[in-house]
Amino acid sequence: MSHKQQTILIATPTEFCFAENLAYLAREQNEVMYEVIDQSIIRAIKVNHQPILIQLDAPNQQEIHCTFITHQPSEIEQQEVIAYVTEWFDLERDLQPFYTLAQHDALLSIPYTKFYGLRNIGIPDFFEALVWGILGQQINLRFAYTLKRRFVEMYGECIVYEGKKYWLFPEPEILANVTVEELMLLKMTQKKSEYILDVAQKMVAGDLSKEKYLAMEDLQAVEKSLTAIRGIGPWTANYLAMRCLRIQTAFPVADVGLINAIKFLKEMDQKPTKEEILELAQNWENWQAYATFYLWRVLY
DNA sequence: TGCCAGGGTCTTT
DNA sequence: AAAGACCATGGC
Repeated sequence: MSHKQQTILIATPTEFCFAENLAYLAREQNEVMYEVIDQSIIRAIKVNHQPILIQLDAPNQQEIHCTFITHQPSEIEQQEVIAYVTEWFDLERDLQPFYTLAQHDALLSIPYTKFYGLRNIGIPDFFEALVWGILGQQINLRFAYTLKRRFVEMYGECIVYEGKKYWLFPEPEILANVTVEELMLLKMTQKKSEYILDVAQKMVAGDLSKEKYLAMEDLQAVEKSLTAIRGIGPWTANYLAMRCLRIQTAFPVADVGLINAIKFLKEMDQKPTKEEILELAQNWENWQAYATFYLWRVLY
């Protein structure tokens, strides 16, 4: 690139700490969708159907600086990137009410202090969220990241920059032509391979889309519709609602991470039951998704 | 080293 | 409706 790289500013809300979000993104070495380098995040995204590379940092901690590494964006493309980053970091949400309840909550007061300014970092891409959700079922998170890496490196495209590869998540169209046997070579179970391919085919057919679910009445409707799909149970439906659809009442009650975080914070000898968790969650009305995200962060 | 992992489906009582 | 078997690989 001979031209000067262009940087735009993205406004951030009051309850925001760039370093805290960076720490979350840096917590997994094996993450394939972005790199955390020198207090910045570099990732590829698709803008106007074209892969570009962006770098996010916050030199003055006031707003996010977004640098276009490989591409001089048009005005419209800049707006698209701002919209993407805003959604990714959930920048439009006012966390004041959540923090008001979290401050005095038996479980949330510690993570509130520890992770102040952390946003529920989302998975804007619906197919990515679906695959990640299915992939992560019942296996340890480290292995899930390994499977995601294999999946993305096998079926995705990438931009190479300074010797590193920056990946875009594979499109469902690509997976629609893949066989169960091929997916199983990545060491996914046969069931998961089937689920992922089914979901890809449904998306290609137009039966399954983010827009469809964003337009739905409430969490209950989303949950009912999603769990009708083979491979998606209550946990995955709520995970998707929380990380992709941004439904704030989404709550994967039976989540092992949530259970273990509560057990740890309350110094319990045994895992809390579903009833105990629902009891605790009564104080999290309308903020179950953020409560879950902050509790996860306690352990990982 | 054996238990368990950011569950879900299918079968059996 | 509720409980149990099974998936199946790898982290720790």
